[in-house]
Amino acid sequence: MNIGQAATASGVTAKMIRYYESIGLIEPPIRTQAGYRVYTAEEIHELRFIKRARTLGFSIEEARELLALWRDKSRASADVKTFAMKHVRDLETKIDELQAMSRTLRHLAQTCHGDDRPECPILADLALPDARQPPAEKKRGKAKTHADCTCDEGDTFSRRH
Amino acid sequence: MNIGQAATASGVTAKMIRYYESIGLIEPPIRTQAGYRVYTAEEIHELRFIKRARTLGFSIEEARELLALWRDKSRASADVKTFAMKHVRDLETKIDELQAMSRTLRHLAQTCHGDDRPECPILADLALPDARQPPAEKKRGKAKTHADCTCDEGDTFSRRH
DNA sequence: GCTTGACCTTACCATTATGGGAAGCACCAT
DNA sequence: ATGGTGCTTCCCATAATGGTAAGGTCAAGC
Repeated sequence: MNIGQAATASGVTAKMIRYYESIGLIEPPIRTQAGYRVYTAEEIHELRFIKRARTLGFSIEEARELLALWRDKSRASADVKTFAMKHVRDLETKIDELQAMSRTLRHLAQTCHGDDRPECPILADLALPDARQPPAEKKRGKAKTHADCTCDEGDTFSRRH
Repeated sequence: MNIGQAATASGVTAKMIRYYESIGLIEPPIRTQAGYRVYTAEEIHELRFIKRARTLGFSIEEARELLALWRDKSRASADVKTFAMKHVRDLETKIDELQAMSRTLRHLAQTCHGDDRPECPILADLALPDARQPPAEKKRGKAKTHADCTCDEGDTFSRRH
């Protein structure tokens, strides 16, 4: 079983198999005299495990931990479950974020005529002076230190509400 | 308005502002004699536009197109709407993927006792021989070309369904 | 034996968007 | 003059993957 066949058998590309080896996710397999990597059924199984974990959205580092749990025959299933549920929460956080984006855009698009006139609430929203999104507070005093500034600054910046 | 202030005013870090300039997303601002970048209110506005687009999940390249539409006073709102809805579909595709992952993991976790015993359906699933996920078809014949292969290959590979 | 094509090897580069740091100059207040 | 903060550029790193190039290998056909 050399790498190309390991790839089709596991669903992990040859490129990625070598990569996983390079980062120590999998052990270096034995080699033929010519230097070809040779994989055992066991190793293919491991690759498939990794593939499945990736498909479920686990990062490579998370896959590494899952592999460790898998190999540890004395693990407690509670540990696996905790780990999995943590990931579920991560996924759902991400889902919520994406849904918020989608919802906002959908609303905006709904109010957009979508004809050949230029007026567009979508662009209008994007161009809002400040949609009070991020609570990005910085520790800075008056912030008025620039010297030979040539810019025209009206009250533009006090407008950030 | 030099870069630090432009950053706080727009919500885009100074690092990113320079980056956006380097990739031509924004025009290079004028400079003081000393080489300091100086931003106009207009440019801050533009940065805020970009920031908002990014917050809504548009990629930088998409933000570039939105900026172009914004600047083009003769755009048709239909174009903007189409663009936005395309993005909404992208978002929802992503959401669906994440939800599929979440659902699967949740189901698995549900059947996991989560005690101190090692038996765990989550790991068992990950270790499944082949969960017939990807339709990864490759154009290859018998695929049995290796020479001095030392691996034990039972029927392991014919097992992939 | 020699050629050919498919396969393997390593090494390097690119991607996306962002952060971090170093070295050095600029500005401003004391 | 000195110090602190901010600016400059340049380089590196991240996560996971794909691509390419240059070269060795293997099996098969002539």
